[in-house]
Amino acid sequence: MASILECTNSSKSIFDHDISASRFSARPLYLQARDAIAQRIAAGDWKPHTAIPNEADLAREFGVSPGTMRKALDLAEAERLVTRRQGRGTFVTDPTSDDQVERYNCIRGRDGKRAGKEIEVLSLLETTVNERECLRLHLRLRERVIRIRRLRLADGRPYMLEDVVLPARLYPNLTHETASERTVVMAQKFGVLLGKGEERVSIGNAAPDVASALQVDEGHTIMRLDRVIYTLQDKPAEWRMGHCLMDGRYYLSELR
Amino acid sequence: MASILECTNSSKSIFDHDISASRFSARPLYLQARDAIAQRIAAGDWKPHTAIPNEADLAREFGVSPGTMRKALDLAEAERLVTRRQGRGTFVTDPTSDDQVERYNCIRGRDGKRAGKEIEVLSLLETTVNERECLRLHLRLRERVIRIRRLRLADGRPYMLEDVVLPARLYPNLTHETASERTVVMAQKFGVLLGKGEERVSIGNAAPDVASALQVDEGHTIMRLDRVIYTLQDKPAEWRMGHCLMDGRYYLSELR
DNA sequence: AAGTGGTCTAGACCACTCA
DNA sequence: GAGTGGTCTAGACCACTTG
Repeated sequence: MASILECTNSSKSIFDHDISASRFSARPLYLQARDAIAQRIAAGDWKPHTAIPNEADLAREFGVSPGTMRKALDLAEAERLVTRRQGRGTFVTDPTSDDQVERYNCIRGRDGKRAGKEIEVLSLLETTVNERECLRLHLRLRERVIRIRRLRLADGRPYMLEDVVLPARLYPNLTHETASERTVVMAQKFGVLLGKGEERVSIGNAAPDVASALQVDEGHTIMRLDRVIYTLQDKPAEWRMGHCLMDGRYYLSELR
Repeated sequence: MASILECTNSSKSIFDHDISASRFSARPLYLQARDAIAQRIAAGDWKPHTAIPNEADLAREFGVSPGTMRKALDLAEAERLVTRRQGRGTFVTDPTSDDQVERYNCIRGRDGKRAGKEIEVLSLLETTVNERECLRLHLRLRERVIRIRRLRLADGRPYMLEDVVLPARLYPNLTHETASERTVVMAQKFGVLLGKGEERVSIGNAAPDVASALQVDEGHTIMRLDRVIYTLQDKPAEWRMGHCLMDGRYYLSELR
């Protein structure tokens, strides 16, 4: 019997989706079920904001018990793939919704609110990886990357210069327009599901190009934000080096 | 039948521990069971590194089903109360062990390793809260706090001046010696179970007292680390303001 | 071989939402 | 009242560790 992982089409036959035949596989059923859910969301079979079938139906469709399906859904919710509400249903999380869009943005203004939303693309280039990118993004030599230099603005004023590097494989034919979107929006357009990230925050001084872009003197103290975001499958999906003016702003870190 | 929450003594009677009678309580059984586990660990009934009874025994003792007890243990593990290892058992996590002690310390050296461990207490004072402390620690007016000023050193050199504020109620009769321990060690000595934290990172300049403590010029650029750590019950347990030299160091933030 | 946690089943009833 | 997720039960078998 075919694994659910091979079936991203819209066939309704329960047989195509049944994963109970792979119960002798090494991977636990609840993880396979979670994978199947992720797959459908990534492929766009299930759109953001829409309800997915209820637990019992999904369990029947995938050929697992309700308890196992629940465990898969619990995991999917923890990974922000879905949102569940008692009495209402299970909904596909929209990563571009107001409460999710700033998921990886830790910069806050004096008022505690997140900093500005405007983004201006300065340059966009597809090329071959250099050594640093290779290390940071775990790519092979000669793989292609997309380099984006862009500016973030708050109230019309630039506060952060970003150098974004993306594996070209994940974002084929990226346009200038898409490059001006936030990371989560770009990812969603290409069916990339984002998971954990890691950011290294340090203090630095504005190099000439950074200073002119941010409209400050050369050598101005800035915060350097060196961030890598991984996909749900733990593959690097973005490396961003940010150069941020911190007057009146702070970086908010959640500790667990 | 008595709730488990009232029983922190070492009585072995299963009746004293049974929480099934509170199944009509608003609080779900698995949360009550988790609370009971936390209580015993905080009270020192179960010591770090020791094994606790297996799932089936705990389920019988608490009067719940194995599935419910498992859910409680899953939660306790996510909260770092216990560590479970297949085939071996469930063990009380030692918050002062090497891999846990630096849980809230995000400062890393050039090599990616955590910064130095030495701590030198400069001053220790019990007093009444001021306004800022009141806000940060959610305390009532006139509550008592302990203020600790201390220095962190790496390779014998100071790199961070810390102003730590603790609610005196949680840390009765804190000694100078205990004040030189890390947060997690202090908390463990007083049976305080720590949960989430939140840190605001900004850039600042060393005030005169900070500069002299860190052996740098006044006005030297530093990173300000404004951190609040909460207990597992979401009550503030510590407010720390750190003033940190960042030459060659960075702040590591995990994004989820 | 015995004991542990990890996975999985197949139900039950409750709390909540909405038409 | 019908449908949803949330909680809870009472087992089964498997994978892993240790004596």
